[in-house]
Parts: sequence; C-alpha cells; structure tokens
Amino acid sequence: MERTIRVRFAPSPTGPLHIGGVRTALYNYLLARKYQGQFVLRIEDTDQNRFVPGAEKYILDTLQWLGIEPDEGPQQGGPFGPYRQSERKDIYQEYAQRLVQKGKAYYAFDTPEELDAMRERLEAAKIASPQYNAISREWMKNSLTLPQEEVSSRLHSGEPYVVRFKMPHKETIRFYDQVRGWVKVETATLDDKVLIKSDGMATYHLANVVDDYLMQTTHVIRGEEWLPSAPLHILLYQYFGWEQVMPQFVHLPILLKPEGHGKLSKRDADIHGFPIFPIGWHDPITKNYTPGFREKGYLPEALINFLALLGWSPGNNQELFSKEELVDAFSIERIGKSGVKFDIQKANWFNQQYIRKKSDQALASYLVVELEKNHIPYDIQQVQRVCHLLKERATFPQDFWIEGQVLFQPPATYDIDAIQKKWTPRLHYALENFVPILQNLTSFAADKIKEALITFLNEQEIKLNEMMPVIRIALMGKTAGPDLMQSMEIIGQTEAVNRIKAALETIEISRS
RNA sequence: GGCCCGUUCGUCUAGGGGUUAGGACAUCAGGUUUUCAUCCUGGCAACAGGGGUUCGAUUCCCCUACGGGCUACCA
Repeated sequence: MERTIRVRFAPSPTGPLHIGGVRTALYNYLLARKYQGQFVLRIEDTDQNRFVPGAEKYILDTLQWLGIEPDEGPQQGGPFGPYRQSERKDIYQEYAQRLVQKGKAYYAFDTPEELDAMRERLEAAKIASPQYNAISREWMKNSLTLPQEEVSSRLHSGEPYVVRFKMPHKETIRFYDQVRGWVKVETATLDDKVLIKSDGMATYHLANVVDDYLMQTTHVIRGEEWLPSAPLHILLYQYFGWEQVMPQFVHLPILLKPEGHGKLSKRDADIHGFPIFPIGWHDPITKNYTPGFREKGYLPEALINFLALLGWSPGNNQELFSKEELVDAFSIERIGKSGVKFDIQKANWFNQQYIRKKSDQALASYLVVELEKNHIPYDIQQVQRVCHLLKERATFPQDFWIEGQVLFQPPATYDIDAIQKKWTPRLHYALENFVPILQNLTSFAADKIKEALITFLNEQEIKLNEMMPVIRIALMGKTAGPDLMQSMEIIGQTEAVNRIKAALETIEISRS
C-alpha cells in the first residue's frame, strides 16, 4: 500500500537559516509537490540553551520569501500538531518510558564531572573511542548498575537524571539510504545516546523519531551530517515496533566551502563577501545585521533554481527551471552523493537570467524605490524605458539604479582618465558646433539624433567612434554605458543640450 | 585516533565495459557593437593512484591516497 508522501523540514531555531538548510527545505518541498503530498515544518527547539529569539520567525519569513511554504507547521497548524517540539515534551516522556519498560533504555545519574572523568580514564587507557557504551556503562551510576531501591529513591528524591538508549553490544545495523545505498554499521562503535535530558526534554534523536512516526513521515530528507546517527534512529524504530512505517532515508550531500575545505559556514559569508543567509538577519545578541541573498539582490526564483542544481541534476542539459518544472523533474534517484562546493558565480549567472525574464514594469519598481529615496521626480513610462534599456546589462536589481541614475540626473563628476584619452580640442569645438544642431532637431528620437550626428560628422570629417565617447562623457560622465542614442532620447532634448553645455564649460575649465 | 560517506574539466554536472568523455559557470581568443556589457563563434580544461575481473575499464571489485561528516545532557 502506497502512503501519501509526507516530508518534513525540521530546523532548530538557533539562528538564521543556513543556505544548506534552505536547500534541504527545497528538496523536501519539491518531493511533496511532485507527489501531491504534504510538506511539514517542524521546529526542533529541544535545546532551550540554544534558543535564539526571532529565529523561528526568520525561518518562516525565509520560506515565505522563497515560496516554499509548508502545508503544516506552527503557523498553519495541521492534524499532527503541535509542530514545535518544545510543546511536545510530554509525548517524548511517554515514549521514553516505553523504552525503559522494554529494557531498551535506562536511567543514568552521572554528573557532568563524572562523565568527563570517565572519558579521561578511557582516553588514558588508549581506548579508541571513549564513550558511554555497553562496556563503560557498567562502571557508571545508572539503573543498570545501581540497586533497584537506590534507583527509585534517586528518582523520587528529584535528583537529576537522564534516560539513555541501551545500545546493543554486538549487532550489525544495515539500512538503505536512498542516495548512498546500503550502509552498514556495527553497534559496538555506537554509544548510549541520551534520549531524555536532565531538564526533562527529549534530545533530537528521540524527538525526531517519535515525531516522524506520529506525523506519518514517509521520507526523511536531511543533510549528510545526520548519516552517522541514522543507525540509532533505525534501532529506535525497531524497538518501538515501527519498522513497517519507518520513513525512507535520504541523506543529502553537504555544501562545502568555495576553497574546498570543510562545510560551508557562516564565516564564509564575511570572507568571500557573498551572502550565506537567505534573508537579512539581525542578531539579537550582538545587534549586528547581516544582509542575506534577498538584500544583495538575488531573486527568489534564481536562488531556488541555483540551489536545486546543487546536488541534484535533471539528467539532461537543462539549466533554467521554473519552480513548476523543478517539481516535475525532481527525483530522489538523481540526487548526487558527493559534497558540493558553493559557487557564487553560478548563482550570479542565474540571477542575471531571471532579471532578463522580468518585465520592464516589474523591474521599474526597483528603480522607483531609489528615485523616491533620492527625491527625484520621475515618469513611470520613462522608468520602464530605462529598465528596458538596461535589462541586458544587469545582474542585480541594484544595477538599474547604479547604471540608470545618470539618466535621471546629470553626472556628479566626469571621468578624468577618459577625458585625457578621448577629449581633444578639435572634438571639443566640434561638440560646441553640434549643440545648435541638437537644439534645432524637431524629433529627438534616437534614430533622428544619430542621423543628424552622422551628417554633421561627415561634414566635419570626424569619425563616429571619435565623437561618441566625447558625447558620452558630456552626458554621462564616463565612457561606458548603454546605447548612447537611446540614452539621449530618454534624457530628452532640453536636458541633453544642457548637459553638453555644462560639460563643455566644466571640462574647458579643468583642461586649461 | 575511531566510525561512516565520498572522489569525472577550476566549479556544478551528464555519461557509462569499446564515446572525438557531453553541457553549463568561470576563464582565454576572435567577431558584432558608438563604449562597457550583452550576443555569436572558437579555445583551454577532467575520469585521484595502484591492483584485479575482462578481449577491452573512466565505468564492476579490492586496496591506498586525498577530501568530507560524525564522534555532547547541540541539532
């Protein structure tokens, strides 16, 4: 019997979402959509010490910005709530008790100091992996070693305790990962993980297994860093008697630093000057603000397209995918195994592609914001024409303002280098003589201006590519920019003439 | 250290027992253009190494090397 696909994205609210986490969310979302299943958001806030205010909202905002919104979650609710693990504490207690009763878990009373001492002792004895396990537990204070009466008196006296998983000593766990195939692990190398902490809250291990069972999760899609703890989770499913409904495991390749050493981390953002957080983050403790992909001008559809291809490939040469196309093409079988380096150049290229797909109207809104900020009056038709003109040249929305502001206001400065190279006395006088011609033009359409210019230059025996840079400097202040004639048309006759006159004066002065 | 996972151009990847090992980004060169950018054309560039298996291995197996992850009362 085929179950409805149910997947979950289970971040912990310990800070801003990492871009790798976003990819995990995306893959979950894509699978859910592809099979008309449900995408669940579960907040894994089992560690009260690491709780960061605002982090949950950040997660919600990010998913909303990207349009990968959950079907169930703390915000929208759902039949399997609550969706915050901190609100499910009692549930985990109950299931932990079941394990204790079955003899698969036990109480432990060791203090942190005692645990440290145990590890030191084992290290001193050159034990390969010092851990709380089938051997060392014999030496520790737990319900397996202490007399029954002492255990109950400790429990009843309110002494802090944890519940530990009783890892079998010699078993081989085999499980099938959808990405990696069969994985085999000896339980002898595993330890007695804490299931319930002394504050009464479950650890991730217990909570995620219980919740995935209760929430009828069919696929656990998560980062590769979870692979080592998968055997523990498998055992948990077995001991609870849930093998029949155990989810499929899908461990995603990890996102690596650009230089290729280690997991992509928050620090890489500063080092390389590219964002690593999806959206801006105000750190509530340091009060620092870190801009995200959104603030740097990456479009959500570009980010999604880029992320989708980081560890997954469609198997053909298609690179550009709408979200719908991704849903259609996505499959677990085509997820790669090896770690993936984060290449911001490729992300930029995607952004450029998506900027081009946008309409002039949509693009205009970016410019309007800047124009208003700078109190520059504008005509919306004009703004759209500017966007049309600049579209092929832009990678980020910001580029429209950077390149386009000179079409709304005169240049603040003139490029000295360019003047020295291109602005000769002969061209200066020619430009002076061209001003009246410009002024007398009855149509200021780009092609008419060009026509007049060419006629004029022919008479003067001046080459077009000599004069163009000079006009461009006069109008824009520099030699690079969009089509000059188009730009002039947008600037308009009066303004263009004024700018040339101003340049003629200013540059005359600065040269003498 | 132990355990686990991985390894095709610089990067993301396709491919797969016999291929000129394909594409994209980046890069370089040429072309178009009034400049820069775009665009077009082309170039450079990869199967980590060693053993097997096989008529034949980049592809299958093993080992080594390298890379990565995990090794908490964090997720």
